[in-house]
Amino acid sequence: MSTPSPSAKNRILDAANRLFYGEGIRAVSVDAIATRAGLTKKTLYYHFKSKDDLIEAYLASRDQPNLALFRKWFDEAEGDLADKAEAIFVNLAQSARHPKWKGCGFLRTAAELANMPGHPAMKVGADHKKKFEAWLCEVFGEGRTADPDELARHIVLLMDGAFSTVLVHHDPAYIESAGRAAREVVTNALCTPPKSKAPLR
Amino acid sequence: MSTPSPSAKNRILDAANRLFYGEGIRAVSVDAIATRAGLTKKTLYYHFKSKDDLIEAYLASRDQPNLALFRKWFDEAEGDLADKAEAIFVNLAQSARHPKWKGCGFLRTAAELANMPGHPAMKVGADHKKKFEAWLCEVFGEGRTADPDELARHIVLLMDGAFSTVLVHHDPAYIESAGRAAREVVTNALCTPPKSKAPLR
DNA sequence: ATTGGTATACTATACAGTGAGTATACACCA
DNA sequence: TGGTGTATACTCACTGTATAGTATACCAAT
Repeated sequence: MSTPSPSAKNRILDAANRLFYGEGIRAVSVDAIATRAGLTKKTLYYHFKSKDDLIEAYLASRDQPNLALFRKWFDEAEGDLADKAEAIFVNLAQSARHPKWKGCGFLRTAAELANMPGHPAMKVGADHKKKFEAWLCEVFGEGRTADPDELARHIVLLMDGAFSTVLVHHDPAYIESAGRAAREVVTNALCTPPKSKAPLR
Repeated sequence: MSTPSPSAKNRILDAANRLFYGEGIRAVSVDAIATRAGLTKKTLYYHFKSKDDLIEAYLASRDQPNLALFRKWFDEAEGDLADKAEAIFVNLAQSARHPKWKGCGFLRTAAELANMPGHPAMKVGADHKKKFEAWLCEVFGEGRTADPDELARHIVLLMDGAFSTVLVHHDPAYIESAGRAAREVVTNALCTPPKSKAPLR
């Protein structure tokens, strides 16, 4: 075993996830995370060189699981692209009903660290969102949609809007509304090949 | 004169606006605001009973000016409802290019205080967003759109999505993309009266 | 016997909020 | 007119606690 106990670093990351996500970045002290992980602050600082480093690791640990979840929701849905896109929102609305749900950790961290644009965690967050957008782009490109890049952005915007709005109103109905909007823009993109792409303007 | 100097409470609110919006709620100390306002912390506590009280006052001071700005952008735009809706986003994208722009103060505060759902500032933020939605509802109701309530929500979602996404990527092009999506959903709502409202499902 | 991982105990600073007091100004009464 | 009481608006110096991060040392296993 390279790791003597089954844990330590993992326990720290676990505690960081729970506390940073649940309470916010600046609201949570390093002491609190160490205590929650059942070890001392010095041990934490052995594994992570600073609080900023830990914040970055916290976000990085959410990247792949989050993307995988969205893909799963999309893949398991029946129907055409519009149905599958809407399914992501329907599932998200369901998640949002869990009492511990507090929106998107990436967006909330970006909001909290908006005054530190160079913070390493900000890059992790931006990369995560770009990956999600790129994946959407890909699936819309494979289907025969009018402008996959633009469509992917519209879905991303609706998604982030859903996260933010529900954080304000605590009403998952907004996510379902976003889902219907997503269905609508995807359907438009699927149906418009007959028409020329750009409106008159 | 009831107020001996032309300021004090206003200077505090002004400093709070600059610092809370620019740096974040929990990143800014009461000392920092007092110093920025050019008075002592005790004076600040004479006018506001706590930091939480000041946070609430900060958000409340942004409510009407923000709404007025959106209305102005909408009213001054030429064209039909879709043009006017898109105009809000175009103007917002322009604002977002200012170096001091840090997204929506209401959303960022909601993200930061997500662990305190009962915080008085959260209510101020929620009310603000509801007022914006209600106003959209009204203007879409006057035009002959298919489902004004749902349409208003879609615009709100795109707007909050635009705020959040640009906070992550620092690229106002996302706001313009949101504007095109807004134009699209408004246009759909204007054109769909021929069709029955609900899709097959 | 040295390395990886952990702990106790500490430093220095920053934080929200307070105790006690001061200067000004106005209101009411003699 | 002058004196007294009271509210407003403000300051200096402070308290107790929490914060990020560290110095030093211990211990188990290679």
